[in-house]
Amino acid sequence: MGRKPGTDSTTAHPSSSHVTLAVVLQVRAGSLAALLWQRAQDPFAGRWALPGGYLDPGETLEQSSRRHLAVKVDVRELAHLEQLATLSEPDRVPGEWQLATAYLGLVPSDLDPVLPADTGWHPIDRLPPPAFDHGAIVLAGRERLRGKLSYTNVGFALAPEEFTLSELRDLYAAALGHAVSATNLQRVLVRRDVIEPTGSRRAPGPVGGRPGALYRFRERRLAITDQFAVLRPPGPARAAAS
Amino acid sequence: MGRKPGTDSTTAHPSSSHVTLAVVLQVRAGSLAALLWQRAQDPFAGRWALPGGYLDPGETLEQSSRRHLAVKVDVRELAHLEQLATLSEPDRVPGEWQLATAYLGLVPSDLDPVLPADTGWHPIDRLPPPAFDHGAIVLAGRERLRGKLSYTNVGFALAPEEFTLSELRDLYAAALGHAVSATNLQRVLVRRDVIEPTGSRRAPGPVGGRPGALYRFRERRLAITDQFAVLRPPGPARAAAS
DNA sequence: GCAAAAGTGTTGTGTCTACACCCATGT
DNA sequence: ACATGGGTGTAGACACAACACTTTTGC
Repeated sequence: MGRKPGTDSTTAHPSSSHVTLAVVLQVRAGSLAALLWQRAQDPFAGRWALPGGYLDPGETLEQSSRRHLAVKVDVRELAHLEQLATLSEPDRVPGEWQLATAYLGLVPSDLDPVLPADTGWHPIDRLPPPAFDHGAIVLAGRERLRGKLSYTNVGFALAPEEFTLSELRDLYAAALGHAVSATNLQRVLVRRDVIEPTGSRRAPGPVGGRPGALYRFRERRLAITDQFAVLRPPGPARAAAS
Repeated sequence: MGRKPGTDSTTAHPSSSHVTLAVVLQVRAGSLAALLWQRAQDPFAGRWALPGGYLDPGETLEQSSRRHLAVKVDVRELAHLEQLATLSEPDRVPGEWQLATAYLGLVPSDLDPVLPADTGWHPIDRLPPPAFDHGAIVLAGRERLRGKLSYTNVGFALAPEEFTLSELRDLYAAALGHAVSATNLQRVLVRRDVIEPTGSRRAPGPVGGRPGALYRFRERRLAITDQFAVLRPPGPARAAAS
């Protein structure tokens, strides 16, 4: 049967249990970082695991993921949450046949949720030793984010409400893992109507330099912005938004 | 507990059960068609469902999907199978809390597997009344296919080993749902090294016309061919395949 | 005035669509 | 010869990268 919360884990194994796991990503100090907690007990004592836990009867997978996450991160701080995949290899967890549905969650860079002592952010290209197959899941989350940054507006989930273009460039650069030009990023995102200027400017800093104009994302829900590059329908079917 | 094969389905429901479902698509007679079987019993007696069934202990989700599919379609006829999503809404199946992991399977257009009497192909834009939430799952499968046709080589899974360009154009047109130009399709796929000429030509038909050159897909495993359109890394980092 | 950061103008390139034109086959 | 389909050549439209140049701030 599905594992009931509170059941002693030393009982004979049911046919399967099901957990949800979340790859929560945020750009911190110029690097893409993942939220991990350090296991105190075997298996994999001392190694780092994704936040998550058992699925409760009657809840959806997304609710389960949000519920387990609420222990680590205030749920309202998650700007986006989407399902990644469900893993089912019989040996992915020792001693138990455990299905895991992984989610990708994104936290805007201006938030800093309070975390329990055993939990922390880790730059994604210097992960500490992972528990189970969680290392691979984190990488799958990064790939998903990279892809969606290119053809959707997911950027909104990494950015604060308002930002300058250089700040946004740094977020994209950290998430994509390569240099990004603020000049070209602006033109791409404005042409696609993904971002718009707010009209105000950031207060000038102490180091000099022209203060940057502030922008915001037009939509803060996921939308596809590159309606597919290739193999478009024929004809003069290009409608322009006003 | 996970439902064991042969268990009477009238026993009390466990906390959850888990099934796999497959959206199997093939281009038939110029239309994209999905494989469905007609339910004999309630719930949803007479309505059409996706092939699939309960997950057995110790098998992976993909193995489960292939196993259930083997009843309907010879597994070797599936050119591609990938996971779509896992559904968990508590009310998606009446009287039972059932998780379902959906897969997308593709069958090349030159195959015609033998099917059980209750099973058949249905053009995807004129589906018969679906059981459960299977209508939405089929549409999700089509969306996935459309997207991947644009930036991967999935076309191989819809096409026979060898084909002319007009045949391939018809497959793409059926799957994408809009007209496709054979001229441009050829140039896109050849430039990206997705297809190559075999050297031979199709035997001339009875209606006249120049016989078409035969092509094949270079790879018959999924590969990303449009390494992302936008937000590429900077610099002269364009390597060309030989 | 000078350094630093932001923003704009402009040019070049690659990739795709559209369409005209040529080629090969059957009747 | 002519109809029917296959294939190539070429021109135009975008969208993007790169980079020079201008603007606005602090010192």
